[in-house]
Formats: sequence, structure tokens, C-alpha cells
Amino acid sequence: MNTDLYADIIIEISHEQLDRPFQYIVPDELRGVLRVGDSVNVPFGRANKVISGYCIELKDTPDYPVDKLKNIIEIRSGEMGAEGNMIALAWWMRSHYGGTMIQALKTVIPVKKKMTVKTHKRVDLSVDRETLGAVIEECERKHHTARLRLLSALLNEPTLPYELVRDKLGVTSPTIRSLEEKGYLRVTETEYYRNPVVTDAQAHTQYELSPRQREIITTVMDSFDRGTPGRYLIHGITGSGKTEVYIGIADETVRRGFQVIVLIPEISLTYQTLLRFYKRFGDRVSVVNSSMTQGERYDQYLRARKGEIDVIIGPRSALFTPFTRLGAIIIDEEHESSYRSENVPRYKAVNCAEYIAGARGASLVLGSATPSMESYYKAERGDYTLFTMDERLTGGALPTVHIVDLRDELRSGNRTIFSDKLRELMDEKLSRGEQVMLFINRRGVAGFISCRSCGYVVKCPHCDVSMTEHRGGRLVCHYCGHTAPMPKTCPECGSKYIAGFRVGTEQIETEVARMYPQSRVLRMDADTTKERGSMEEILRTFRDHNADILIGTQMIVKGHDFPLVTLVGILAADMSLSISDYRAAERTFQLLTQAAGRAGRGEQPGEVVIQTYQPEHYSVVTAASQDYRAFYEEEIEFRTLASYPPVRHLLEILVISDDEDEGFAAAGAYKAIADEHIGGSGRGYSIGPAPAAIVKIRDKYRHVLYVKHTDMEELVSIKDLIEKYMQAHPSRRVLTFFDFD
DNA sequence: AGCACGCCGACT
DNA sequence: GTCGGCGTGCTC
Repeated sequence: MNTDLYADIIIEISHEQLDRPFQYIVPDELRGVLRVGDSVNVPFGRANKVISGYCIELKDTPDYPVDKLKNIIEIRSGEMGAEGNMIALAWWMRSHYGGTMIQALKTVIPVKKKMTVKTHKRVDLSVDRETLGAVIEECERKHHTARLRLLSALLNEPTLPYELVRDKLGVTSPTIRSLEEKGYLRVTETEYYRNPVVTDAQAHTQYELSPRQREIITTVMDSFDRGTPGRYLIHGITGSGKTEVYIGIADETVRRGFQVIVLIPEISLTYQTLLRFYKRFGDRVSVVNSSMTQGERYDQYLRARKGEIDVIIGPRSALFTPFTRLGAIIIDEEHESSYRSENVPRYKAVNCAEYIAGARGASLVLGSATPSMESYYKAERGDYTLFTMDERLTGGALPTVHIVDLRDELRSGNRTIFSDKLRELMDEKLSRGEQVMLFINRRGVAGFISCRSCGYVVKCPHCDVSMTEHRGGRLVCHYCGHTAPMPKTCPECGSKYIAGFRVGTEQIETEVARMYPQSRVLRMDADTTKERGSMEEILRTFRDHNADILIGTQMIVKGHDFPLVTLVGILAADMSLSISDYRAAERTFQLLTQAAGRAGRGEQPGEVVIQTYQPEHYSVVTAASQDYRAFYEEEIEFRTLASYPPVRHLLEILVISDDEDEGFAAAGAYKAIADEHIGGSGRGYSIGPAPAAIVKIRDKYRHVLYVKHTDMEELVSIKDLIEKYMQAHPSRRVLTFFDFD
């Protein structure tokens, strides 16, 4: 096969107009040798000046007139540098998550050099004013207008910023250079540097480690020392001391001269967490977070590349820290959804981390109290080594959990959103001056249909996901496209109270204020946290006991410690069970477990009330008993039966088009490609195409096609084939997006 | 960015 | 005519 005949190269000259790929011919001797990410020398420009660049893509067909292409001179020797690593990573991400190479590079390499290199270029006068006067006179005589502009400006101000000279005076670089050569002026460039991490914390405070913690650290490091860095999943309940294990592994890795990346969900990147790392690593640790400016982030990037730091902590983007001696990647709260990128390329940090760790010989350590199905499945299969930490080091009993059946409440005449049990406990705790958290699971409230008297939710008979109400009163399954009429009465109990279900935090707030007028109530949701810092403000108010009740959505349950909270109320626990997504039960279990974990973190034992229409559902029952293992067993059985990830892999293809028929036809063509590739192997199949969850947005029609397969790499091949097809049949009216699992 | 090309005024 | 500075455009 004629592969890798042409290479896209980005040139090592930082200028916007050159910030794009140039194509070169791969000479015979480099064919099959040259890889994406390699640094190469190429002839560039009319003078064929030899310049270094990076290979970002290999192709078998040119997309530029072949007669204009030049040959690559050579691969530059030596180890793949930090940039090469990042480019190779971008390449891997592009092929796994779609998008363009440029988009992938932009996520991996934080900001453009042009913007970020904080150099101040300036132009200085280097002759005395009399000589200058003479030169100016000569320029006037010779009508050297550009020189005249610059020199007379220097007469007033002997030092001028380079940008001002270029942009305001309109003097181009050849002119400046010729004046410099004649000795009238000098161009100087000064680089300056910021170091935002200021700490007076003392490095290397020793921690007392439990035997279990020590055992895990030793196992990880022994494997690393043998040259076979492993992949690990730590399943540790809240308070079991996972953070000490992370710090221990990081410390040992750093002692061996390697660097460590620690990922933390943005929301739990609190000062307390950071302090623990500062205490161990002093100013060899650095942080990135979303509130940093681009310049500050770039400085961290540079510091990492220069080897000035050993440990970086941050949200998912910290994964792209350009360490040259990476020894470990640690991901806390591994199951968190914030590790999935919302933008193209829609990468998953855990999977990227696995790739990076593999490519660079680093250990991979994942930790969670409620591991994702995917990670636990991998641990079960032996892809990861599993460590379980099920002892609470900090003491404190597990909370008492009450499950309340909302159908019973309705039957006994309680039409409010508060069950009798919850009200009773709220009365008790509030009268004792303790704090209460009310959690409403708002995810997926959008238009599913449920019966108010029995809790029945209308589901698709083929897919076991809830159906959504569309205009005209029809119900549609967004998975397979199945439609059904809106039922007039509940098919289960015959009640006529069947309709779309909606409860918001505001309604609860109003209700609580009416029920407990003397209590101080706080509400935290997307509306009240729009402004920067308002979330911290609300949390601080509550922690300082300047409020008694905190009402909120998912964001109140993540990682915050409130010792005075003795009651957590979960209103409508099963709402997230009704989203049309195969992860519904997993999300519900994680949220309930986390929410329940908020109660009784202090001296007083905690209680939890879970209100639900499905008290017998395994995600509710197992969350109440805090039994991850039992949940996993049930859930993996469901995933196996229904061929969902992690048992099978899933490729979602979204087609957006101006014309409904054209979009549908394109999706059909993709389906044919997928089916042909799968053939009769029996290891995969396609579903759809069907109208997407929201069929029409801004006059564009959306269709989805799903492809399932046991092998992820096969799905990647199908995606590549479809991309090839798209290149062969270009259409401006049809846009296609890919999403895995 | 850095280089070549072509335009335009000045001077042998 | 031609010399040389200056703006413009292009680089696979």
C-alpha cells in the first residue's frame, strides 16, 4: 500500500501566517520511519533555507500540487522532545475523538507562542542627537520616508517599543534592520517571566501512613522500578485516605527523578487539597486552574518544559503538561464527568491518560469512591490492578439511610414534595441547631413522562430508555427512533395523573421558606452561581453556619465537608434514572452515594432520606447500603445484556444538515459503510439512523446513528472510513460529528 | 519571520 | 536609462 507518501509539517517559525501545515514529500529512505510528532528539517521559502518543523500528519494523497512539493531533508536525531510528544498525543486524540488536527493541537498545546512568549522587543537609539540630526537631514533630502518617520520619533523618545514602531509608525522590518546594520539604532529583546506559585509552606512534612496505604504505594513503586509501570484503580470509600496514597506515590516518583501529573475535578480543587501537596513538595509543585490567565498558564507550561517543577495539579487540561520525564499520572475522583471534554476533540481524560502513561512509561493511578463502570470493568478483566480501601481512617460511623416510597406518600394523601419522614427529621435536626442539605437531582428533567400516582415512566420497548414528549403529543425514543402516542392514562395503574415531570430548586426554596420561616435558607444551582466566586461565597456562608438549610443540584454534593450537617434529603432520587442514556443507573448511584456521604461528617451521626418512586431499584438500594460491589454486579449484567459500554463500545455519529432528506441520506450512507466493515463478524452492529434528541436546532436537522462493537479500534477504523468517504463526497450542507462511548 | 519582486523617485 | 529604498506577497 502506498502509505505515508506525504507529510504535513508545521514550521518552527512563530508567525500567524506560518501557523499552518505545509506539505512535503516523504523521501524513500524515510518512508515507514517518519512518525507523527517527529522533528524534521525541511527546505523552506524561495531560498530553500533549512528550517526545523514537526510532522503532524502523514497522508497517502497530496492536497497541494505535487510539482510544488519539496522533499523532507531528514529526521532530526535525538529523543522525541516535549513538543513531539504533545503532537503525537494530539494525533492520537484526533483519531480517537474526531475533529481536525489543528483543534487537537490547540487543546494539547495551550496557547499560541506568539501570544504567550512575554518578550518585550524595543528599538533604542545608539548614536548621539547631533549625528541623528545629520542622518535625519540626509533622509529628508533623499526622501527616505520610512526612515525619516522612525528616526524623528527616536529624536523625541530614544527608546520605542517595537510594536509601536511597526504598527503605528508603519516601518517594516527590512528598514529597521538596515538602520541597525548602519549602526544608528539597536533592537533589543527582553524576556520576562512570572512565577505565580508563591508558598512559604515547608516541604517534606512526613505523614503517618496506615499499613494498607504503605502497601499500595510499595506495590506501585516496585512495579515502576522494575521498568513495568502499572495501571491501577483504587476503590476507596470516603475518608479511607486516598489522598495520602496519591501524595506518597507522587513523592516516591519524584524522588526517583520523575515528574507527576495529578488531576482533580475542578470543583474539589480547594485550598485545603492544594495545601497538602504544597506541604510535601514546596515550590516544586504547581497548579493550573480555570481562573488563571493565558499568560500564567503558559508560564506553567514553560516551567514544566524547563524541568523547574516536579508535580502539577489541575483539572483535565493539566494532563497536557509537557513533562519530559513523566513518571506517574494520578486521577482523583476518576468517574467525574468533568474529565470529559465538552468541546472538540471531545476527549476523555482517563483514556488519554492511559495512552500517555503507556507511551511515556508512566504509572497510571485512578481513584474513586464510586468508580466508573468502565474502569471497574477493566480492573475486573485485569487491565488495571485493583486496590480496595474500605476502612474509614477518620472514624465516624456511616449514616443511617431511610428510603421513602413516594407512591405511598401520595396514597396517604401527602401531595407535597416532602415526605413525612423527611419533615419529621428536618424538624428534629433544625430544632437542635444542626444543618440540613436538600438535594434535587435535576439532571434529565427535560420532558420525560411519568405517572404521579405510581411513578411509572414511559420507556421505549426496544431500548429501555425513557421516551421524550414532542410537539403534537407524540413520544419519541431518541435512541432508535421508535414513536408512540402520548398515553391518556397510566398503562400501569390507570391513573390520569400522567404528564411531564418538573420540579425546580426555586419551588423547593419557596416551599421550605414557607415551612420553616425561622430558618436561614440558601440555594445553590446554575442560576445562583452564575457570577464568579458566588459558589465559594454560598459554600462559605453555609460552612460558617450562617445558614441552616442548603438546597441545591449536583454541585452541592461534590467533595465539600460540612461537619454540622446531620441530615441529607434527596428529593426524587430516581429522576436521573429516567434520562435516555445507558449511564442513567450509574449516574444515579454515584450521585446518591455522594449525597448520602455528606451526612454525619462531624461528631454527630448523620441521617439520609432518599425519596423515590422506585425504592426497589438496585441503584437506590445499593447506594443506600453504600455497597458499590453489589451495584456493579447488577449494572454490568444490564450492560452485558444490552450490549452497552464497557462490554461493547459505542460510536455515536451525529449528522447535522440544512436539508432533512440529505442529512438522513448521509447517515444512511455511513450506516452502509459501518455494516460493510463489520461484515458477518457478529462482533458489532449498527442502530438507526434516527432523529436526534433535539431534532431541529436553528433550522438544522439532526440525525444520529449508533454503531456498537466489541473492539474500540474497529470503531476508530469505521470512523476513519467514514471520514474518507466524506472527503470523497464533500458537502457544505452536511456536518458530521463523532462521539465514542 | 524573512526573502524576492516590482514600483517609484533621484541622480550619473 | 539605472540605482536603490520601500511596500507587498508568498512560503509546501
